[in-house]
Amino acid sequence: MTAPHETARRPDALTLEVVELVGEVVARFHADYEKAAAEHALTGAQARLLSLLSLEPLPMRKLARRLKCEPSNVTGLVDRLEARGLVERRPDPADRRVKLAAATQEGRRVARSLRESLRFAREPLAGLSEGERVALRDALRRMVGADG
Amino acid sequence: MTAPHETARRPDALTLEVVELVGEVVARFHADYEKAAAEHALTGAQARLLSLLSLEPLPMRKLARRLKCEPSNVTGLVDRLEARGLVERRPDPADRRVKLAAATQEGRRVARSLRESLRFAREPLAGLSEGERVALRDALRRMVGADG
DNA sequence: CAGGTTGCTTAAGTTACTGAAACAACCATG
DNA sequence: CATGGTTGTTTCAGTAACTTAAGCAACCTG
Repeated sequence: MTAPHETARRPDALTLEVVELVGEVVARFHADYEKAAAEHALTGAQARLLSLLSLEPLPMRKLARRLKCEPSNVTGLVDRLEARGLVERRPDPADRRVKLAAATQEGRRVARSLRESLRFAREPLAGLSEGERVALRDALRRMVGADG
Repeated sequence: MTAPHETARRPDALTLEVVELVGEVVARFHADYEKAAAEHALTGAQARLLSLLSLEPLPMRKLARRLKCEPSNVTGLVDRLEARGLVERRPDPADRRVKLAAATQEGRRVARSLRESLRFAREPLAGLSEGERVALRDALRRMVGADG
């Protein structure tokens, strides 16, 4: 470490390059996700929702929190997936206000297939040695841990 | 390196964690970008377009290519920014079909301010040592170089 | 100059999103 | 146990981002 808060003020060339690269990875990851979703005739938002539901049924409200959007938005998303038979609404036996959104069997099948075709983040990683992957993991850990 | 294509088939725990972390960084970066844009009363798409134009004026068609969307979409984006005085349309002296979208002075000012408030990718990087940043850079380089 | 191509816009339609208002069911508290 | 506030979901109205198809003007080429 050379000068503690220097990078926050006027970033050096190294930091700038890393920022650039992170931006590139973000763009690539995003495009890849949308493409994989589109191959399954899903939008990105629908794919994210379906992925969540493929693990466990969730109340609308909790879905909204996970997706970081308003509950009224989730209504529409679930509507569209339900119309295609990928998701269904069930009553919550414990609370009659609540509706549990759950992936149907077909929904889980699509989610699995989607997960498998989402290979961007994994494929380029295969080119890294174990040591490099460990270093990358540590750096990323500290990045996401930094301003949580 | 232990087993060459192993990770592509059934990823080990390390790879899975890195994938997870990359996803986290992507989500964080995205949210941060949208937030910074919103602070300037811009949507993400508007912010991206304005950033491009803050460097140089561009024909609508080229703008569409850069943003990876249809030209008809760019029309609307530029319309909204133009209505707010951040962008203007100029004729291209060389080709009367072409309209050059250019950031106004106010538009450049907003773009600069936006750039400065976009600190996610930089701030957490400050917590990394130079050695870590170099390792991160190298890993990212190989990731983006891998499947260009 | 006729005819195809290129650049932009308009029009129509979908999805994703938000905020406000409505409604039912839950859960106090007096 | 009634009253009233809170919570979960939906509906509605409105905006932005996007796509495709169609239209129009200017370009270019034979």
